[in-house]
Amino acid sequence: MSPNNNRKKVSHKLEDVVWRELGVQLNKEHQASDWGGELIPDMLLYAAEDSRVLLHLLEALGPKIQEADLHKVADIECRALPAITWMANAGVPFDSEGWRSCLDHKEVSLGRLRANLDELAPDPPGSEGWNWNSPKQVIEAFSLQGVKLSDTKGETLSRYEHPLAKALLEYRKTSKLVSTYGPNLLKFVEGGRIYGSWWQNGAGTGRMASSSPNLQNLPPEVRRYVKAPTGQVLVVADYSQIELRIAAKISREERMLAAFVNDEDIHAITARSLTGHEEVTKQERKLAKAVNFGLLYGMSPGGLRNYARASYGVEMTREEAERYWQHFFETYPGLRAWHDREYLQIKKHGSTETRTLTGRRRTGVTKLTERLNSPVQGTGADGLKLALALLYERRGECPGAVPILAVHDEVVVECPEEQAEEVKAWLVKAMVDGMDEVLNSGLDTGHPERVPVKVEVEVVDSWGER
DNA sequence: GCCAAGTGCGCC
DNA sequence: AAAGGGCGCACTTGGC
Repeated sequence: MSPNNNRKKVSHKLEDVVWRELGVQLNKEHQASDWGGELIPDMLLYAAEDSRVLLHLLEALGPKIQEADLHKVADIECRALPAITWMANAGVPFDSEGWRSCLDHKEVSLGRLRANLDELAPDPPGSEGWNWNSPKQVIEAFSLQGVKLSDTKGETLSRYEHPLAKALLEYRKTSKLVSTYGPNLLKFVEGGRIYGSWWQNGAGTGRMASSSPNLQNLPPEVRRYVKAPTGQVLVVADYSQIELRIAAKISREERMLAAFVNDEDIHAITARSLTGHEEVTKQERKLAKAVNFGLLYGMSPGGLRNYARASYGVEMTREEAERYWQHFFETYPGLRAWHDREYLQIKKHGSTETRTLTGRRRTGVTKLTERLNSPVQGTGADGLKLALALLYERRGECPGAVPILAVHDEVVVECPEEQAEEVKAWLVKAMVDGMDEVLNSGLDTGHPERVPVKVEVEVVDSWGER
């Protein structure tokens, strides 16, 4: 189970909830039994009791859900459950042979990369050779080459021109692919498909999580081998800049809202605002994108400076970083006011609770940065889950189509080739409807500004195609 | 041999 | 006033 500060305090295991709410001790005798074989009467009784108790739980929890104003999110979760089960049971089509043969090359090259490292940093006398996976030994090896490292993170190493630093970065890249996505991933393939575990409430914010294997963090090189079988295609759809849209909505930032209403490129706007240039380069836009996300969630001028250097090789002085920071919040004064309001909620009112637009609650939030992020990330999860629910509820419109992946702002559906066009429309509509309901259904209440939802979609044979 | 913490890195 | 957030996995280290 993943660390998660909502789950740490209160157990959500069925028997614990039943004990807490109903004071009844569930029989756990057959929990570890073999449910794949013959079911003896005692096991059937056990299963029946597990189901029967749910009705009593509903009676106990229903009023509490209403009282805590959690009925909207409870409804979304209940509707999303069959959709997520549907997705989990479908599995992900995977070309093991293709990836296996690519992996063979990676493994050979990994050996060369390791040998190269050993050559660049000869062993100290009496040593058995460096373990390049050990940060401690890496620091020592660099030290012998006259380079003093504070840590061995990629962003630190990338600042050095030293050949050893470059060699280690290359080694790391291949090593990560082989160790995390190599044989360890292939273990999960059954009959040409990968079946992972999906955790409907895997994150404290309300996002889902995925494990064994984690299907939400496959790199592009592996996604290439997520391939539709012959006669099938993948319909891939993602929300465009969804977190920024949600933040604009929650903060009521007028300039940002207007930009979305006019379908402008928000990152280019920030880039122009930061640089003062009318024409911005690709690199400037990329930096602006990072600035948007960083500053949105409370990054400091110092943090901005470090980030720009580490991730984009952009150098700025403390003063320049401070000016960028100031300029950003002058450009988006609504964001500054939002940050100030949330800061006051913590300091003046001692609030440690956040809510998404549907009322999803997170407790135990003490840091400002978490307080800013949780409602935004969580609202995105609300909308995506409602979209998944709609797919399930409207499955009759597109028989043969099934969602196979959901990655925070993206949904992948597998379907017969000849249905691709209908499925595209069906998927986009569910995603827009779901998110729009979350963002724009309460226009007459606290959030009068409508923010458009944009979904981009394409039909591909392989997930990795771009 | 197991376990927890720390480090690093893949994705959004 | 001081400041990005959310995950899961592999591997090392240090203690038992």
